[in-house]
Amino acid sequence: MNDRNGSGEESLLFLTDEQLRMGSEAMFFAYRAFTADPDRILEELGYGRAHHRALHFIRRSPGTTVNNLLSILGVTKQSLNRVLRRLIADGLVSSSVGHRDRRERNLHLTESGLALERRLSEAQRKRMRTAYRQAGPEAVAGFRKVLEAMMDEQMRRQFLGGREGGG
Amino acid sequence: MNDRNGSGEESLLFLTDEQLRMGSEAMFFAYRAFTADPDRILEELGYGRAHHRALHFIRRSPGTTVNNLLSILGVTKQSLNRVLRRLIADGLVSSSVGHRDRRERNLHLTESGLALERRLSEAQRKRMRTAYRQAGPEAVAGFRKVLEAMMDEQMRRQFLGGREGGG
DNA sequence: TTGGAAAGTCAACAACGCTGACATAAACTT
DNA sequence: AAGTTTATGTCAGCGTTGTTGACTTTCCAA
Repeated sequence: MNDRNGSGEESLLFLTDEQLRMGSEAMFFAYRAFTADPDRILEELGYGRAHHRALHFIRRSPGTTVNNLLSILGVTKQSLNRVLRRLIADGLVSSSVGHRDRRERNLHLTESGLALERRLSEAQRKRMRTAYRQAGPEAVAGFRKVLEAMMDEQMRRQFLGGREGGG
Repeated sequence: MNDRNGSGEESLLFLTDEQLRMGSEAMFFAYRAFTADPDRILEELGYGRAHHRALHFIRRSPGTTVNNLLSILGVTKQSLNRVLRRLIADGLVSSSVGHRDRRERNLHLTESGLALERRLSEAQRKRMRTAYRQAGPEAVAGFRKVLEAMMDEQMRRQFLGGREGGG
């Protein structure tokens, strides 16, 4: 709340309201920059950010179900369905009936889906790569540490659970 | 592109595509968490994220003009106007004719505008504070460094230009 | 066989981006 | 003084992406 110094980390002066406000603002500007490059590509094709997110998470977990995707993305099925319907119609995503449970649909990227996902994520990675290089390895470790600490427990599990090795 | 090791920072293995993908994903999840708390308050009041942004930047630069706000937020005047109109009608923002240039409007937060902005930003700061404390001062420095490196030059100037002291 | 979960669809709505067109006042230029 | 530019505001309309609610179909499991 206020900067009463004297005790441990509190005295390191990076928890003042003003410092925290700057942190928020940095998040705002950085996130805008972070989405800007893929947004340009998406616009050419008449897609939006939601399409990118779907492509990203289907690539990350091939064969994932709609329900699983819903819980990761945190949107309603109606909202996701609109996006998926279009991606399937456009031949970027394939939806196949589940093996064990035939109510489920397993989602995969098609070749052209993979190609678009690669194009989008490469645009995004290019910016990340430049930023990481500029900031250096220690800064990157700190960056990741703060981002993870910022997530809710549930999100953190989804984030860390998506792959094997950590960061 | 690929992890051909051997030269300088490249060999530190934090620039592989997979590492960069994880960075992107961390940004996605963290940003969702970052906006979640104020979003809940805004929803109660029938406002959206755009209202929060306007309140934030008017508080940051009291007396700012509409044009200045437009260039910071990076939206069209029609879009901003819709938000400002509501905030002014609701008595959260005051708009006064400029002194030097009477075409301009100087924007300020009213008392209730200040109160809401405080409530929103405090909710956001609370999460930042917790994350910062968990991650520690070095991580915070790295976090800020990467976020700044991620911005476009123009954004970085707006970010750093808004106040006196840096980070 | 029946209950309920999973998936999909339709309708309607809201927030918030966008474009284009137009109005007004003030300031600047010629 | 007349014309142009700038700052702002507003109207109309559109698209993406979120929401709720209602409903159907499919199909697993008790």
